[in-house]
Amino acid sequence: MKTKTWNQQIVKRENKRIVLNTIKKKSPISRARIANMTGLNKGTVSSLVSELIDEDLIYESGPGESSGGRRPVMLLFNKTAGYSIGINLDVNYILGVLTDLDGNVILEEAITLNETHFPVVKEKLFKIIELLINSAPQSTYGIIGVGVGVPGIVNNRGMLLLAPNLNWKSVDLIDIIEQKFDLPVTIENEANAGAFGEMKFGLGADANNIIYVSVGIGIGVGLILNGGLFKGYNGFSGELGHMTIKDDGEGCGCGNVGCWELYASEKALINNAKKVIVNQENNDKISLDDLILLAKNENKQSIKLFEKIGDDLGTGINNIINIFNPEQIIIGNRMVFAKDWIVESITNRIENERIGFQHQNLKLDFSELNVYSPAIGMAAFSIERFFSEFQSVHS
Amino acid sequence: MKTKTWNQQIVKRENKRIVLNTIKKKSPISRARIANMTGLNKGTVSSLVSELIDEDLIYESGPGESSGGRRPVMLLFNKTAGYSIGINLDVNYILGVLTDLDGNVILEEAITLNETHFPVVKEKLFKIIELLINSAPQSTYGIIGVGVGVPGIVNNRGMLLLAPNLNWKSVDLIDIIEQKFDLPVTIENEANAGAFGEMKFGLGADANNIIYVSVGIGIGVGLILNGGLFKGYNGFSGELGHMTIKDDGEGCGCGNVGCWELYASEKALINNAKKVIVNQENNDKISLDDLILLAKNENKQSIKLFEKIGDDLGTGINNIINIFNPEQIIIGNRMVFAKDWIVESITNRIENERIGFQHQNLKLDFSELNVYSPAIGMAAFSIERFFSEFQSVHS
DNA sequence: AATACTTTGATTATCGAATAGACAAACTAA
DNA sequence: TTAGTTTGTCTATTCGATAATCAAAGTATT
Repeated sequence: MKTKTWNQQIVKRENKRIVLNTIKKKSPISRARIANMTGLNKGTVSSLVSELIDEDLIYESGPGESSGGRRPVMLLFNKTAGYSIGINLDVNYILGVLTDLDGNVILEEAITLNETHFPVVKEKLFKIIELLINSAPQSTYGIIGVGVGVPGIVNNRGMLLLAPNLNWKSVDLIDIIEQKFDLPVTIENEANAGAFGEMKFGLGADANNIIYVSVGIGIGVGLILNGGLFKGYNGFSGELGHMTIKDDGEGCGCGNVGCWELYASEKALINNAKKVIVNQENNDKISLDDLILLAKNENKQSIKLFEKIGDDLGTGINNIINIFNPEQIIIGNRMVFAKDWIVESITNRIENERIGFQHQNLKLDFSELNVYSPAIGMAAFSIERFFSEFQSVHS
Repeated sequence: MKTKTWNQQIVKRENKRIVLNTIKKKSPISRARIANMTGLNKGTVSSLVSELIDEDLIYESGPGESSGGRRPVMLLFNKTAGYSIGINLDVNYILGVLTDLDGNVILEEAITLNETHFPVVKEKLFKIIELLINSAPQSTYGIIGVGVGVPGIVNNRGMLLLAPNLNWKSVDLIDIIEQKFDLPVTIENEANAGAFGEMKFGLGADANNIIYVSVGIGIGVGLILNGGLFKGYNGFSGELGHMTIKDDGEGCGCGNVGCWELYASEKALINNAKKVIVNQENNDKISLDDLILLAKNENKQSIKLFEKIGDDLGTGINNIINIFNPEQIIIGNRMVFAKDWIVESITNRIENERIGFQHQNLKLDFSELNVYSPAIGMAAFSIERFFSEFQSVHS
């Protein structure tokens, strides 16, 4: 049992968080306005603000416009009080970003991967982290954490259990990175990272129920439910790529049949393409980029291939709508580049569905953070942790 | 914005809730033990307990066993301080229960429905509610609320938007019942009600992530995520009956194709049966009960029909596992009666799936509350509301 | 320029709730 | 008998939010 009990310290911590969040969102803002918006007493706000200033998390920026009385002192969030490192470890490349506490990318570094052998990848990963650490500006709190998004199954304790496309199994990345750099480390599934990134610093900023669909080689899904990442009992939720949508379909490596990602992923697109397109020089080296180039030149075959993918994506998205009744669906990862040729067949498929009044206010978007969303999301996890642990420490 | 701020009253209210819940779960229990278990100060517990006694929510039951010192005064939850009414309004019948504050069924009433014309059903519903109200024992707080579970789509504000099998549309049941009885009314989808009932007073008592699959004429699903009912943006979540599992399958009334409930519901079973079983007198009046009777007599055809349903149920359950990574899946509603003939084909289908380490600790259960789970769940909603609103009122 | 009114932010007195610790009552064990 | 333990109440203290007051710094009106 041992339920968390409540006391005045918690009240203070939570009110302080409210004040800080208000400043983050509505900056620049005065003490008086914070009191008005939150309902907190002016005195309470004053005292909490003065603590936040002492902690260097906010600062006064000088007087603002008067609204018929004494001019207010405007407060700003000090987004450079620390920096966060977020990394997207993908199959073909590693992308690392350094962000401020507001999720702005200060610096980015990328390395391509030619092989996925663990020791090799590890060295490249270390190199990127080191580079980012060394390039970070001086700040009060320094590097507050490192987050790495991985294309695989991660359990609740951050252990990477299986990454089929990297050919890795049971890797304790947290321990390995913490040993080397002595910083708080977060490991998450790439789709969860993307979802979190979109919620915190992307298109999902004002929605509470967001389904982020990462369409790359495979399909992974990150679930933001009631304003938080939903990870399931062991951390394995969101494997919608292995949702059966064709129960008499072909077998999948996962043991199921007719999995969604067999029909609607980048891999599916390329497989389809190989069967159809013959007037290509290296038929077996055809890529998503090639097909996009063809589509841009109005190649009918290519456009048709994309429309088929869009249609199959629509089938799964329909399921998502019926399952979650989300406020927003965000499609991310590399398939976003093909938006122009898939968006119509997706919406056509969705509009067939009549059960719900859902569509009246469903937002369907394509990621704008783009391939950055997982890296930014991983940086966001550390930022989140920094602020929630911070409050507990500073009395 | 207007975030809820924190203050001492909230601290007290929450600590009081902790004390009450501890007594509910661990009763009989002494003040000292509550302080030990929760971490609250002895004095705090004493004062909160004395308020709870004044409010008649708990009572002292006399001295308990000494453990080497002064004998403790044991405290008990006063489950008869009020009563709750929960009703399952189904297509063929209405089932109403009267429960105490601990979810125990004190009384039940059922009426069969021959037609679903709204005025007729309304009168029968009123009659059941009236009967239950009048039969309730005298108590401090009386009837604390009425909840009605309905086979249809209910929005966030409790409006029944669509009930295809009743042929109803846009019915404001809350208003209608509140007008008549002047009691707090809750309306919920039947699957959500069942899920809630199982969590509060059924098999799901100690799990936090439960997927309740109601297999009746159609299939509805109630989602308990992170310890609470997940309803989606508008309240329409859990329509997994209309999840496509066969994208080249037949059309469904919902506008989609190949919906799960076309293959794995009671309706599907009966449709299949009609095609196969011919040595029956009234072939077009065959029912689930008939088929169960046949299966009990080891009728091969019937058993095979159930195994097929189990297999198709397994396909959808596999999807559920991949989507949610739940701690527990509970199958409810009438198909539970066929457990013996479907359980094996379900588990066979599930075990094919190898992606997850999920199954290591997934509990797959058949409801024991049975057809009572939605009614009990509806009663549970009122109980929940009673306790959370109560605290705010009593200073 | 003088006056009245407003807005801002700090300060002070008060209140409410949790906590630590003291205490008496009621028990067990030796 | 005596010593130690457990229980539950009571008191003094602490902490944080609030209401109310106030001075400073502005605007609007005449």
